[in-house]
Amino acid sequence: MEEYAVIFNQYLNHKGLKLTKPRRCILDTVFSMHTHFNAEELYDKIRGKTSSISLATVYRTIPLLLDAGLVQRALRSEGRERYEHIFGHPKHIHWLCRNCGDLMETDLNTLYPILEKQAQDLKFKPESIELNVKGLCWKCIPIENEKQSDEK
Amino acid sequence: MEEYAVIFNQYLNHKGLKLTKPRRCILDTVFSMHTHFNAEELYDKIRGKTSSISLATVYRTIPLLLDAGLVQRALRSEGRERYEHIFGHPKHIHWLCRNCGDLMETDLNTLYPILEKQAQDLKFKPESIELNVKGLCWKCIPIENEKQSDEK
DNA sequence: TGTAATGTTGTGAATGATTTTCAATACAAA
DNA sequence: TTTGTATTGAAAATCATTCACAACATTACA
Ligand SMILES: [Mn+2]
Ligand SMILES: [Mn+2]
Ligand SMILES: [Zn+2]
Ligand SMILES: [Zn+2]
Repeated sequence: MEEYAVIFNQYLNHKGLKLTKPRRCILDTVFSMHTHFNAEELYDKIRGKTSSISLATVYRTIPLLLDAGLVQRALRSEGRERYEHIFGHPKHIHWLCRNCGDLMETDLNTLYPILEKQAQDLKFKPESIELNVKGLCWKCIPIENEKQSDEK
Repeated sequence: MEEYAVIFNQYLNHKGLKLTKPRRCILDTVFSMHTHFNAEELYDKIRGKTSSISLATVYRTIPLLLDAGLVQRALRSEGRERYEHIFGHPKHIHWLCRNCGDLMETDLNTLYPILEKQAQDLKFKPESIELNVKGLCWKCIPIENEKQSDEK
């Protein structure tokens, strides 16, 4: 069994729940995708497989995956929650271009010491961190500049 | 005219729009509130005043305030977007307790040098930053510990 | 072995925040 | 005044997410 499945199984047992076939299928699909996804995209991906699972079950399973620490919320977009699996992934910063929608990621580790210091001062026990920067990517900066000079 | 109103007015002119009475009222209400708010809370606050404004107009005005740089999205909660005015406010980190819902804020300035370095490397032009930490506040850490020992 | 208890699922309906539609208004320029 | 454009409130529509519920599956245990 894959390590993520072991973790999910342990989590479920701990909660008195079981790693059923639908849950297993959703779990595997989540770890087969290496991009951010929303509930519907996850559902669509599963539909292609032999076993078909209802959208409601997908929605029901996501909170379990979050709670188990295997998945985290990513940048919400177009009115939908987006997620990404995080097992084995280093935490990262999201850089979203407001013009073309491109998403870049960079390391968050360098910020840890400062954040931990602040957490200590607050006596806060962090469990998840979300750092999103919105702006313009290198491709869109010149485009925006043109617009501005047009307006003049 | 208050400085925030000057800024909003300039922004609207730039877009070929006008600072109407409803917009002015919404703007003032936003700057009279010093907590995070959602669309409905803002609407409720306005209802108390002499001039009554429709919820649709509130929803229509919020994106303008965001775009003008006077308001930013804060931590989304309970399925609703939350906002806060930012004119004259230093950017800050949000620390949300997943148990009691308490929200704390700390300074973001100390993280700037590192973020700017990364932005340079990406050739990214940041326009807004959102840093949210979820976990347990000092009041709830002991409560959570009790739960865990109960379970054993 | 049968049966109760409990958790799980798919289906379809409900919920509710946000957006859209549309007819009426405001207001400024011609 | 006439005309054009932006703005508004009210009501309806949208649509992601949750809920209700009946049918199943699996285990506990008499
Ligand atoms: Mn990511
Ligand atoms: Mn804040
Ligand atoms: Zn871009
Ligand atoms: Zn707390």
